Amino acid sequence: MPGRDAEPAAGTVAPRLLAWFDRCGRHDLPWQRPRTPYRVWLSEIMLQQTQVRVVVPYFERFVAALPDIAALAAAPLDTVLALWSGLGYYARARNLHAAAQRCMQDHGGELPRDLAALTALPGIGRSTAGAILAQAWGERFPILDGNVKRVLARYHGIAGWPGAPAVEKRLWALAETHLPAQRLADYTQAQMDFGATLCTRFEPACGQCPLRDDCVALREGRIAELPTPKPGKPLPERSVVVVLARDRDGRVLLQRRPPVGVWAALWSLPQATDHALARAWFAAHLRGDHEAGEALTAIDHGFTHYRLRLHPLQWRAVALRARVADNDDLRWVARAELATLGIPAPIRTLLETTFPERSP
DNA sequence: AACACGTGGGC
DNA sequence: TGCCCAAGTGT
Repeated sequence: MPGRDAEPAAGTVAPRLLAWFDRCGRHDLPWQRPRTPYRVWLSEIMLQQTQVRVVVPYFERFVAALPDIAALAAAPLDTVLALWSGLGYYARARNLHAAAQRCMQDHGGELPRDLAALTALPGIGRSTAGAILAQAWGERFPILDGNVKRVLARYHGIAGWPGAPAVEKRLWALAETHLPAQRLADYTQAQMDFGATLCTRFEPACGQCPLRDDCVALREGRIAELPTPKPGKPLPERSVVVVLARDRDGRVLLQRRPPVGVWAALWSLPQATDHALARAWFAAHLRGDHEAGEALTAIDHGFTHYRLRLHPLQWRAVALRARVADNDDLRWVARAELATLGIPAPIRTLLETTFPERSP
């Protein structure tokens, strides 16, 4: 087994990462000043499957609007979704909101300082719980995010996609092994900074790496191959027609999405599977010439698991039929209101680029 | 175990 | 362009 006999004493990794962190780590991220449990929690949820650069403005806006657990728990879900709008994976926002309410109810308005209680909250898994315990309270728990997986896969020369359960189990064990006795908050941040800025996916800075002397991947020339990529699969393609209806004031008609599935509970355009059904929907809900819909340029949007082509069909100066006017899932929205709603990113882009100039 | 769940960026 | 993936979790 290559590299096995060359594996270093586990205890030397953390001191090297901490020394590197003191010199080169990030010490002024918004959730580090002040580093409260709530801010650590919020940042960890926002950072799931995304990057610091993207999250920072969302984080600032979110904590300004909802500065603590009580405020989050008391806020309407729509407010939370609006603050999350554009970040993606909206279940995170819904789970965050539900978890805050659970904290108010079951944990005296605080985040529980306990692994089992934390992972019992919606949206908090093992890695996020570890990150919260370590960063908020200095407790000795490992994390295993994409950064740590990449670093460990390279350092120990571990092949196999890190998302595979068997590989992941081994990586968790190694993450445990490297845990220092002190400075857990810094160590946790150090691992993430190290992976995000030095041991990067492309062109890692091995020349400046504190682990280069005993990195298996570097020694064996496998840096570019590790970690092993996820086995690829062809993505299905879907296509929908979206109804872009304006009233006489230039407001647009939005519809709330169902509570499950993609873009759950967000405000989007009414949609149909083809033009004929879109016109039929129009005829059933709106007054106006349903044949007059104007097809706009299609929009391609990629998800992790499928590709979506949106075909906007636009009408102007139409009105709702009386019997659907009170439908809670349907509302006219002026341009100025868009910022207050949770709206899928490609829909928001479409609305912002097609909204009439004269609209307030 | 495998899949659902967003979005923007890098190559 | 198309594909991979970045501070994962829930089902």
